[in-house]
Amino acid sequence: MYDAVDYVRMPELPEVEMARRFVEERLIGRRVASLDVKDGKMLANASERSMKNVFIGNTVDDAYRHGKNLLVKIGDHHLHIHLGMSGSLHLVNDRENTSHERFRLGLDEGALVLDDPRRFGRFGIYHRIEDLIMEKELGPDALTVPEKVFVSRLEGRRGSIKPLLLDQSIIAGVGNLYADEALFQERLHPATRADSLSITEMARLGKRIRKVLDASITVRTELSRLPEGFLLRDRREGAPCPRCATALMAIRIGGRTTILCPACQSQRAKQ
DNA sequence: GAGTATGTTATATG
DNA sequence: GCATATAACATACT
Repeated sequence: MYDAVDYVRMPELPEVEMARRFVEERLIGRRVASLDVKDGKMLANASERSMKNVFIGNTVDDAYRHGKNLLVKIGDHHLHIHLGMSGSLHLVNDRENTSHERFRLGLDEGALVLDDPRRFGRFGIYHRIEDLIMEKELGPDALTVPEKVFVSRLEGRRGSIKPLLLDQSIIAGVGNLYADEALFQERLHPATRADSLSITEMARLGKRIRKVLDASITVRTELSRLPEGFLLRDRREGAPCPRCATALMAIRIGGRTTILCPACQSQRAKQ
């Protein structure tokens, strides 16, 4: 059986951080011997030929993450991987394959494989990480953004808070699940307008986002191992609110399913 | 078959 | 520019 990153959920920041640590622990110092693009549709900004030219013969030096983007430094360039909705990384033996193999980086021994059933993932080349951040217009990384910076990026916005948290140009890395968790813990209704929040409330929310992401990383993104009181331990319509036992409800905001506690997260008069 | 899915991007409308 | 809504991408699962 191949050696895999042990998550199965759709990747948000903590899951990508697990993938980054996986690459850091297992691949640094190893030489790239071959490279195969198994699904050309998933090539983001480079050709298979250019990727071979840039990476083969060089050594894996480091692994970085910005939001949900993974960047593996190989020689003078970075292999960029976005896991999309269903991507995962695996270290396999030379003769092993995963069921939905889309990209294979052959090493001196074994290979790094990107497996992705739904094919929403992407891979490509960036010379500098800053190039990716500018091109994709990514905000600061959600795990490390200082509260003051978080507040400044929300100021002046009038939309509902939840879609703003999911907007990668405001802060990078928050997805649908962790947005729900942070808003639940702050007792904020997801439709609360950003301009109805006080500076203090915004700062608290920024801090809460970091704490929630960090808590997930601490339990290796196994959500059932999160501390008591976390919504994500049992996030589904009808489940009891971990704080007041009221049945959780599902609504749609910004086109995304949102789970909240109607008692703890009351709407404000001014919406 | 219908409905759902945790991401991103494009397009349209006001 | 901003906010909102919708579709599209491709596949798996209930």
